[in-house]
Amino acid sequence: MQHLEPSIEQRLTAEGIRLTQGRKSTILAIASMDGPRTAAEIHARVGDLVPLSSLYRSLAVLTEAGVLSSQHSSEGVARFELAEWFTGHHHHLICVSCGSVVDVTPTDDQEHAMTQLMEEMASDAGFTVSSHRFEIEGTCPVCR
Amino acid sequence: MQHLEPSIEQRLTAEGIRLTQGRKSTILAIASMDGPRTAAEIHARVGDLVPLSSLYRSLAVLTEAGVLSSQHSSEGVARFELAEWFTGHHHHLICVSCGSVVDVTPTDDQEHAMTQLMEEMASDAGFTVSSHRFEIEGTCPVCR
DNA sequence: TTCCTTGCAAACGATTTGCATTGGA
DNA sequence: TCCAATGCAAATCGTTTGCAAGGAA
Repeated sequence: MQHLEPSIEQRLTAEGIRLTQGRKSTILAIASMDGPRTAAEIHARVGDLVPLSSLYRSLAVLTEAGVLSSQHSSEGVARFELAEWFTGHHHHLICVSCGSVVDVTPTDDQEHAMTQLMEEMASDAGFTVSSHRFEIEGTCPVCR
Repeated sequence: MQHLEPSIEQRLTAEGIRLTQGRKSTILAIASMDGPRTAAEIHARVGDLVPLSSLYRSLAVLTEAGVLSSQHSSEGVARFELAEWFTGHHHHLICVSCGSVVDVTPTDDQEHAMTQLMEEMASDAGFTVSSHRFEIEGTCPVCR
């Protein structure tokens, strides 16, 4: 993604969010890195163009608007990535050695099996399922 | 658990960890609350007996010793619970409305299916799996 | 007695916020 | 033009740490 995807631009406009230089570079930076990234990592990419405090504000706004999604890594730091409506549904492989995070997209069969498992496990407790997160920890090819 | 389980006591002794009053009440407090708990929640239970800084130190030591396990909730705060060798392997149902976390223990069939899925998804990326975390988000019976 | 553990207060890192200024629609 | 977005600095929150005093083995 060299330029902002029209679908993202549309979404921002639809949400009444101004498309500033800083936000453009923020989104492009996130798109250019694979796997969810921390504010610090993103800041290293966008450099002096966007100070940290502004970056945090943009990340919050973009997440709120559904352009980004965020989670917290095992160390407790927030990580951001493009939302699933854009990237497709996926899960994360996390290297316990170097901390790198890689996306994995389940096949339809796998996703179906996972959804079924989830429903089974949740229904006993009376929960209505809205989403799930599956994190696989292991050792990446580089660290092995 | 009114008194500290012998197996836990043994483990602490084996790890060369002193069993102090504060640590006893900390473990008992965690055992008495279902699902993983934050330091603040635990502190509210043990009260003035254990100041926050000492509590954090104990939690770190007990986690290191394998008596507790910790993760970070979606808001980025650390949550502690008894380790799986004691409670058994399980996953978490998280209420998106009130934030409560409930344990769910998969059946052998479910766990087997999950392990298989995980291996499939990880092997493509060349990862060697060491553990997994499955978090189901939804609405609890109380909030529904 | 000997170290490990505690308690306090101060330090930390990640994230948030108040306020005056700037820039996009 | 006008209000949302920015930049800076200061504040906040969860968590960690230095150091002297206390307590388990």
